Amino acid sequence: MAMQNPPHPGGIVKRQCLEPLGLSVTAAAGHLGVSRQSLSELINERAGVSVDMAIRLTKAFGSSPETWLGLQMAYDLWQARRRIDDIKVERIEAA
Amino acid sequence: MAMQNPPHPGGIVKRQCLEPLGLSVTAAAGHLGVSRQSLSELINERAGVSVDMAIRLTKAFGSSPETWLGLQMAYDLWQARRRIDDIKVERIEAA
DNA sequence: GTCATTTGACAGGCGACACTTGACAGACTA
DNA sequence: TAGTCTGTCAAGTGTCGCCTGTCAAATGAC
Repeated sequence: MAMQNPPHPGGIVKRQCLEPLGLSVTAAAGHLGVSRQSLSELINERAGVSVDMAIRLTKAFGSSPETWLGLQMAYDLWQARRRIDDIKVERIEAA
Repeated sequence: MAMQNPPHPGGIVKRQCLEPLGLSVTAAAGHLGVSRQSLSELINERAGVSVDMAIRLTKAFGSSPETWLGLQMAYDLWQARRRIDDIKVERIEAA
């Protein structure tokens, strides 16, 4: 059962992490040890969750790096399905 | 139960896909629609599995993009754990 | 109304990485 | 010997995460 339309992890960070704690982007970025721009881009879905960022998010807000990266993977894969038919590869069967 | 030492996906492609079918790197690369160098780098663990490559591998050898990317994620995360203590982030608790 | 904070956005630049074509040397084989 | 396969190097492209600096707009406090 694949998700219908996986959300971008940035929105989750915003709604599930920053807003409940009343954290500003500036404050959270400082806490995470990244630039304000970097976190802003993630939150506004203009950047993805990197391995580094996944670790920072886990240390600050909990969950696990696997979960954060899994969200990103699901999102990326969903986007890729738009152009999946452009990739022409035939199945290789055992001779 | 995390894996002790996740293998690089490249080795899996080599041992589980190419060798059982007697496929050369050159032949497999042509089939996957990528350059010989590109597949060679993956197999020799000098490149990772991209979203694009995961789709190609799935179309050619089966499994799923999630599985291929999951292998890559596990590997990347394992590598990152070496420097995980260099990332200084404190837990943010609810006020 | 004014000032400080916050925010999204843009420019310029850096390093990493996946991928390409072209080329070369070593190894293996018909 | 000739052809194939392979790993690898060079050089170039495009994408992307991240940085600093800057700017204008919005928000809130005084």
